[in-house]
Formats: sequence, structure tokens, C-alpha cells
Amino acid sequence: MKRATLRDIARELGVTVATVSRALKDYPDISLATKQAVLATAERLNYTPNPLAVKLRQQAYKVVGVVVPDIVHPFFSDVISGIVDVVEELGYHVILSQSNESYEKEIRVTQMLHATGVDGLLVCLSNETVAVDHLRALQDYDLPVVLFDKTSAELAASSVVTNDFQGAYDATAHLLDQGYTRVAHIKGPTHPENTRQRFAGYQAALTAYGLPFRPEYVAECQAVTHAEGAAFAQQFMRLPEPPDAIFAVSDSVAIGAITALKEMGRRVPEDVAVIGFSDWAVCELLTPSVSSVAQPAYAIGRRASELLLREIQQLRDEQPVEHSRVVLDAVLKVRASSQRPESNPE
Amino acid sequence: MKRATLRDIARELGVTVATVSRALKDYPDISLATKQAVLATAERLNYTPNPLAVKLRQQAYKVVGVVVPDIVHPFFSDVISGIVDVVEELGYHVILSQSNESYEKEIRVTQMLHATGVDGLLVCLSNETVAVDHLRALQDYDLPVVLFDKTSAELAASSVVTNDFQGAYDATAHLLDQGYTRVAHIKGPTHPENTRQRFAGYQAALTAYGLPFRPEYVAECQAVTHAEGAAFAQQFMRLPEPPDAIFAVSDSVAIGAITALKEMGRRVPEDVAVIGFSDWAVCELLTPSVSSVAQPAYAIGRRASELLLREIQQLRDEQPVEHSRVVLDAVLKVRASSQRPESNPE
DNA sequence: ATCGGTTACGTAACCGATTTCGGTAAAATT
DNA sequence: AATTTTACCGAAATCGGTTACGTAACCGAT
Repeated sequence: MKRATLRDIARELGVTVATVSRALKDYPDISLATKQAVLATAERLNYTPNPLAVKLRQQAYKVVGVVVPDIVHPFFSDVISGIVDVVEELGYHVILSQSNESYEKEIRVTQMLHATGVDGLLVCLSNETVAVDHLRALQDYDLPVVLFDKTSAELAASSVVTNDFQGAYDATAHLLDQGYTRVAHIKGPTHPENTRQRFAGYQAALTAYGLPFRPEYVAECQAVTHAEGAAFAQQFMRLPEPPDAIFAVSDSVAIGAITALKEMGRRVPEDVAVIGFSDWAVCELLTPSVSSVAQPAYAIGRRASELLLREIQQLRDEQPVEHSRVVLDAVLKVRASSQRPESNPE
Repeated sequence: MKRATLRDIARELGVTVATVSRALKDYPDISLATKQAVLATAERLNYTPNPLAVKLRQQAYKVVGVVVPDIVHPFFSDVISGIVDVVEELGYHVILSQSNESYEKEIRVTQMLHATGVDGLLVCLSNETVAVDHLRALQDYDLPVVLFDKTSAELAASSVVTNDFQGAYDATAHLLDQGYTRVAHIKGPTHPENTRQRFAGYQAALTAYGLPFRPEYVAECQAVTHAEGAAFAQQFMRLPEPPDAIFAVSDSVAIGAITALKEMGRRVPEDVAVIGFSDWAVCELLTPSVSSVAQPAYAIGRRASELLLREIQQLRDEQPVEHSRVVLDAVLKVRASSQRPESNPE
């Protein structure tokens, strides 16, 4: 069975395709009789307009491209879910690509998306990415780009990110509220802005609570892994005055630290409290359950696509395109690993 | 900056678009001089063909639609990752939709994908889906459909699934090899074929090892949750002769069972061994680490898209379209929760 | 009878490429 | 010198819609 076209309907009724087109789109200049006849045969032939023809004429792809470092990562699949839900409501579709955290591949897929045809791009920069000329080049072709999570100040574009500073502040403050006084931090590498913000939030909380910043209580990850978390936990415990709480830059690091602490005979949270970042599903299932800072992934996806769709619309209407930076609050999820038992019957 | 068109190049060189088009595609009838001139100005103007125009002319969307129940689920994001990697190599793109495990929404999104324009569809049926008329209707429009994971025998289509039978058999056999003799099974609801296969594999292993099938050792989940796993573990332990091993239909059920067993003072795996299914990332991080049967998600995505692309090609070449059913082996991941300590120094 | 104004529809350009069919010139053949 | 061949390129149809513009028919009013 072939897809019916306007021509098929027109031939059956002895009118031109123009008349059929107008009848289907409820133009005023069509008599009720022909309008109904057209609608009836369109229904009968199961007509759906050829999307390519419409898009070519309208110069609109009705597609947004999404580039993430890794589709499999739970954070990104959550973001994608939010994106899909929003854009589908407006009849747009999502084309998905991954950069595998490679700057090279990021350049390749963004160019490919442009060549393939998209109305806009939602991009989370790879960890390798520092220069953003490849994105600026796309903007020169009037292609709106919205960044999320991993962004860059170098690019004049809207962006949506988690409030890492506030999340880290809340986590640290929570530990201090629980009565822990020697709070250490396992930070991430300096490059992604996010981890710098988390470090800053940690420091700000210490300052707000009138506590000194102790350099020996800060360790810096390279790969941000389970193993690094374990290694730094051991390093901390060898200090003359070991910390009684650890705020880790990620859940994997936090879980690695907890594993190592348990092996060293330290109880969590009685001897050492631990908080992670990202709120992976595992956190609830571990013993003890792991406190963490949840990033609003789904909301990030929604907000980012809303911004992008707005810019696409503004561009089409030849209005000035407004950029905005949205910072969404992180939510502290308090679980067993950071609750001082004595403080429970408070 | 506007995107350059064939017309732009033609105007600059004083030739027609036909000549430019042929020069760019290395047609024989073009002189070396004009060919080089065209290539040079195309390069200079940064020309990329308008994808919509090409696709309209070629009657090919170069897009495959993917429908999964839930993008966020780690299994599906793994599958999607495999799909994206394969189709991008052939210049295709992926449009993503989710059915949210709703039959209604599955119908909506598949029709929407057809209307939007795709060359083929990769679908994992929702749990609610029994009838497949909505997919058959699309096949009538010469749209190839390949099913994966949750499939249906009602539809004449290629499919790619995990060998649930073999995975379940291996898991059960492993428990029996470890010296456990009273192996129970927490099965899923009867509807999805997958869980029936797992049950059958469990039974087959018992038979192969000459053990009787004991109905009291089988429980059936409805929602396949953590809580159900815990409840059935308790139920099993109340039996006069409780099982010494549990093979669960999913990791969440297995983890729920382990939690309940520990609360009842049973040691895992000393008193009761437990194996799950799906090999979630959590399994490695829990204490004890949880044995599980890994589904080859990424490979499923790859194979399914390979089959789909083949069918798309066959359809375009007007060759007969061949359907095939691919069954990929599951891989048993043995971890602490199923290893009898006595059997280690064997 | 002429004019202005609707109503309802056809004509044709257009979006940007691909491709068939010719057509014109120069070169080669008779 | 007439004819055929070859090389190279233009004209135009096509994919399937959208839409500005034109026009025929009919109305009532002058």
C-alpha cells in the first residue's frame, strides 16, 4: 500500500491539489461542500501529509539534536527523558548522538547533526572540550544551541545547570548540623566547572560555620572512580587527626570511600559520615544507605528544551534571540550514611 | 549566514544547478575544469546539501524510529546506545520515543513516528501490549518493523531477544553446582514471554540435575519489585523445609530478598544463596555483591538495527524481505551472593 | 449595461536537490 | 563538404506539499 498524496485526493474529486491542501487546512476560501468531500476522501485514503515535503517548504525540520557524552549514564538518560517529553508536545522529535567524552567525536556529531538537518541543538559538552568554535560555527548558521550540565562561558548561548555550589553547601552544612566537625572533601579534577563549584560550596559552608579550611582534608580525584574514593579514604584515616565526615564529589567516590572505611573497621556513619553527589539509584539499596545530592536531571532536560524551542521560535519570527542561564537547585537526600545516631532522638 | 545552495554555486560560476549537482557527485559528463571550479566554490561557500531536498527526492528519510517503554531504564539506554552506534555508521539517525509501558501511548508514538517520517521502526513492546494491529498497519505501508526484548509471535517481523531460557538454566545450574539442593524461584507475571522462559529454564535445570519440581518453591510476582522480593523471601523461610537458594526473575526482586533474608538473620550466601537477573550496576556494589544474569543489551541494540537496516535496503532494492529471529545468549555473572564458601578451596 | 465586490477555485512559483532527455558545439569520420 | 560521433552542459520534470496571485461566475447597486 502506498501512502496517499494530495494528488490522489485531487484526482478522485476532480479538483487541484491546491484546493485539497486548502480544504485540509481549513482555509476560508473553500466551500463547505468541497471541504467535506476532501475531508471524507482524505479519511478514506488514510492520508497523512508527506513530512519531507512540508518541512522542505516550511524550512523547518521539526527536529532538535541532542548530544550527550554517554547515553547510558543514568543522569543523561533522565535528561533525555525530559527533553523527549517536552519537544514531543510541540510536534518536534529528538535525534540522539553521543560524544563518548571525546572532543573529536563531539565536533563530528554536531556537524553531522547540522548537515542532517535540525532546528536546534541541546549539548552537554564532553569533559575533553575546552574550545567551542565548532558550536560557534553552527550559531553562525542561525542554529540555536543550548548547553546543559557541562557548559562553557566562552559561548554566547543559553544554558541550564545544577546549582552545584548550593548542593555542596547544603551537603556540607548538613554534616556540620549533625555535629560532625572535621569535614573532608574529595573533589573532582579542576576542569569541569561543576566540580569547582562543589568545592566552592564546601568551602563556603565551612566559612559560614566558622570552621577553618584545612588543606589536608581535601583530596583531588583524576578519574573520579570507586578506587580513588577508597584510596583517599585510607589516606584521610592515616592523618594524625582524621576527619569524621567526608563529602565526595560523586556517588562512586563516596561508595568507594564507604567500602574502604568499612574494611578499615570504621563504622559509617558512627565514626565517619559520608555524602555523595548525584543520587544514583544504588544509594538507597546499599547498607548503610548513602546520603547524596540529587541533580534535577529530568527538570534540566525540560528547561533546556523549553529554552531551545523558544529560541527557535524567536528566530523564525525574526525577533531578537534572548539567552538565559537557568540554575536549578540540587536536592539533598539524607539517608543513613550521614545521620549521626545520637542526633536522632533530638 | 545563510546555508549555501546549489543555486548559489551555479550563479557564481555561470552554470546551471544541474551541472553543479553532477560535478559534486562525480558524474562522467563533466569537464575537469568545471568540476574543479565547482568543488572549489562549494568548499569556499561551505556547501552542504539541503538534507530535506535530498530526502524528498530520494524518498528516504535516513531515520529509524525507536520506541522503548522507558528511556531511563539502564537496559534500554544500553540498547539505544548500541542502536545509535550502528545506524550512525550508515548515515542514519535515531528518533527516540517512549511508551511509558502504556499500550495507548505506544499506538500514539508509533503512528506519530510514521507520520513524521522514518524508514523503519525498532520497537520494544510495552508490558500492556497484546494486540499488534498498530504495527501491522505500519507494515502495510511498507515500513519495516523489528522487535526486540519484548516481542510478539503475532507479528511477522524480525526480532532480537535475550536467551532467557539459557540464562535461567545457567543460573539455576550454577546454584546446583555450588551444592545448593533446594533452589526456589521467584518468577514474574505470566504475560511477558521473557519471564515464562526464565521459569522454563529454571525447571529444565532442575530436571537435568534429577531434582523434583516443588511448587511451594515457586512464587509469582505482580509488580516485580523490591518489596515483593522481600515478602516472598519471608514466605519461603516460613516453609517447614525452606530453600537454600533463590533464583529471582529480576535484580530488584533479588535485592529485596537479600535485604529480607539479612533481617531474618539468614546469612547470604552461607545459609541462602541468591541470584538475580539483568546485572544492574548495583549488583557489584552491594554487600554481598549480587550474582546475576547479564542481558546483552548493547548487542541487542546492534543486532536489531543491523536487521532493520538490512530490511530497509532489501525493500529499496525490491528484493524479498527476509525476517529472522536472533536469540543472544545471556551471561552469568557469578559474585558473592551465590558462592558457597566451602566450595571455594575446592 | 456597467461597475464593484464576493465567493470559490485554478495557475503557477517555490522549497533545493536529482535525473532524464536533449541540444549545441567541436572533433572525428566518411 | 557532409555526416557522425563525442564531450559538455542546459532545460525541464520530479519529489509532495504551500501559497501569492489571477480569474470566472455571480450578486446587487448604480
